[in-house]
Amino acid sequence: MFPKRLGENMITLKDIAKEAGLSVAQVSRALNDHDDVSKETKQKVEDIANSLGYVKNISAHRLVMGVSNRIDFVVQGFTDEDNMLEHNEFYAMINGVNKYANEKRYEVIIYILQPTEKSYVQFFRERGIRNAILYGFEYDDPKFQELLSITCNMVCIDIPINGENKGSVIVNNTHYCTQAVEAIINSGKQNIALLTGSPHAVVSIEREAGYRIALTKKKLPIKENYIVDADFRQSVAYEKTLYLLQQNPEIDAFFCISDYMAIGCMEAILSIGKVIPDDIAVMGFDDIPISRYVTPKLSTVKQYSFNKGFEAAKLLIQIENKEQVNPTVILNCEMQLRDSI
Amino acid sequence: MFPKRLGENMITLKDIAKEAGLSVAQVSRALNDHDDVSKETKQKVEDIANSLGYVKNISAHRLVMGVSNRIDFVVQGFTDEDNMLEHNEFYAMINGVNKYANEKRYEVIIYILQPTEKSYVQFFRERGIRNAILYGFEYDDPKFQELLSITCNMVCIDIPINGENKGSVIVNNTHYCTQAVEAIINSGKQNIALLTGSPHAVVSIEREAGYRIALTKKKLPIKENYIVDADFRQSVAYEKTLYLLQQNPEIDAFFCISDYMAIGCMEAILSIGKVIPDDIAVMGFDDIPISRYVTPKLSTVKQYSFNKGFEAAKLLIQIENKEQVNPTVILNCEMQLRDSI
DNA sequence: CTGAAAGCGCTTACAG
DNA sequence: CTGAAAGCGCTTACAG
Repeated sequence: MFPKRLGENMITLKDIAKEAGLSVAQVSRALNDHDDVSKETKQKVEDIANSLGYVKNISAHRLVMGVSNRIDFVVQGFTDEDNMLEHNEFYAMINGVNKYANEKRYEVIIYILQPTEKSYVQFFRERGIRNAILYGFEYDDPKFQELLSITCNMVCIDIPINGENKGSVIVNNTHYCTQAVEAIINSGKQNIALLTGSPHAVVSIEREAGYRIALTKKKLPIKENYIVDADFRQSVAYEKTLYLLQQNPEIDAFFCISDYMAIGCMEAILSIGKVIPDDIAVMGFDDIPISRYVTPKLSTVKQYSFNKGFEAAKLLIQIENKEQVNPTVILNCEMQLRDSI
Repeated sequence: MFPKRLGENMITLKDIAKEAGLSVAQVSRALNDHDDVSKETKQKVEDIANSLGYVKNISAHRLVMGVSNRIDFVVQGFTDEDNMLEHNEFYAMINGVNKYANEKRYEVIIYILQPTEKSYVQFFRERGIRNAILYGFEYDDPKFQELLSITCNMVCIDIPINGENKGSVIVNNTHYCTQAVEAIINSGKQNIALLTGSPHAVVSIEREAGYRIALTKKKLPIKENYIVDADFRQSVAYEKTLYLLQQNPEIDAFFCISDYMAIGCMEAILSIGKVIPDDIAVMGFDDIPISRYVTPKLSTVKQYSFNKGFEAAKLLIQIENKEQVNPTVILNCEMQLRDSI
């Protein structure tokens, strides 16, 4: 009557019960270490379970317990070989999520969503996703916006979202970029160009705002032609830097909102025989491992990805449990001053 | 009578059935797009499901279908900030696992095991793990050995294992290291030292064997004092390189079985004023992103981590389905000759 | 300390 | 095209 079974010879409580001469109920209680089971029974049941190679059917367990105990970590796929940033962030973040999940006995399911997926909502429905951490999405993607309209518990990393059962873990990008640009100015530079990422990324907007605030605070003019998109890519940053310096030879510093762009920027500067930081200073953002290996060592702003994951998991479970919490967690960064400014 | 429910107001088939004036059975069929349901019914049911925000209870679905459709990706935790190799490998591997899992409609659960975990077997039992991909373990860890004795389907990455329902995805380390060392010899070097990792790692043993084979093939003597452990660490490699060169000033090349050690080795060589590769050549293994950013650019051997993940997932599901397969998948690498030899 | 029973939410063979 | 029924494997309130 029923379809394929879970392997031919999966061991169930029934098998143990038969072997032990007990009821299924008592075996369940023994295995779950209830107080009202005799020591001898517990031992006997455990021995039989081991000898039979029993593994609990987690689906049945969850069905009856009425819990999912799942955190779905949904990543908008980044397949760009060039861009290893997320790869480094990714492990640290997963590690943070797992740390918290493990404490609470949740399990973490990973989904890497292809941008070609027709509907994220349908993706969620089909997979029974009820507790999601979102990472790597573009805030103006209509499919992402549609997703935010469903009632599923969600915590989004790096993008502020709101609504019922929604939360965000973000970094105060604007604040730390203001700090970074002020540090450049304090080092004696006046004509600071900005290499930003893409208008589809919230971080671009926030970090650019920090740049503008710093200049304003320091009473320096904001020149719109100093502000250029480089799509978060090293190669694009290289070209744009060359172009900017050709058009505006007075530029004496670059603030790049990602380290990869900063590295492309540095390569361009060195390629035309200028000295970093004496002629032109460079500052990045992210603190990718490579930034300590380039010459000169790149000054940048470090993010704590492990914490992002950990806090996202914590917030998500709080939301699931209907706890009263601040739905926006803001994490700290730290400036890393090295040799490039 | 029953404990906490899955949220107060989880929508079930029953709710939809009531709203639609249909039986639960028919709603199930409609939602699963069976042939024998009228178009109108399907549409009506789908509309109601959407308006109610229905999400399938995946545990109930799996229980009745008798499937787990889960791949448990179990990583022995690496928390060493210094060692970013695995972090890069990790994302690529997860991506590969997900690619295959997604095609087969499996989901991927991530577990990051702490070495402090008392029993891996118990960890597996408690979580109902039946289909595991193992990564990052040490083959001589007794808890790992114990784990291999249980009947759970397992595929291990980078460590050959065997037994019923077991498989491995490995790289022919010995072969590619032979190639690498031959390339060093062909570049004109004769006194080649080896920086190996740790005797607890299978890759160390395999890669060292490749070194020995290359020397033997080329009729060069094997000097045991040229072979030194550096624990896969950049800083240790730095020290050991200094020591080796002091003891054996005739050394004109280093083969390092990881890029991180190669980078430490290069730093040591440069620190004493020697020129790479003219005075001393260096070759690594892994092709981490940083290897293209150091000066001179590091020659190394590239591994394809995405493929490791993809093949591991494929093999695991084949094993689960009792297909006749070769339990050992051997993947190719590729030599990357750059400027350091 | 233990067993019989009910029920979690879903799917499908069976019988119309 | 549809409904009633059985059953997946587990857990616990209830009644001894």
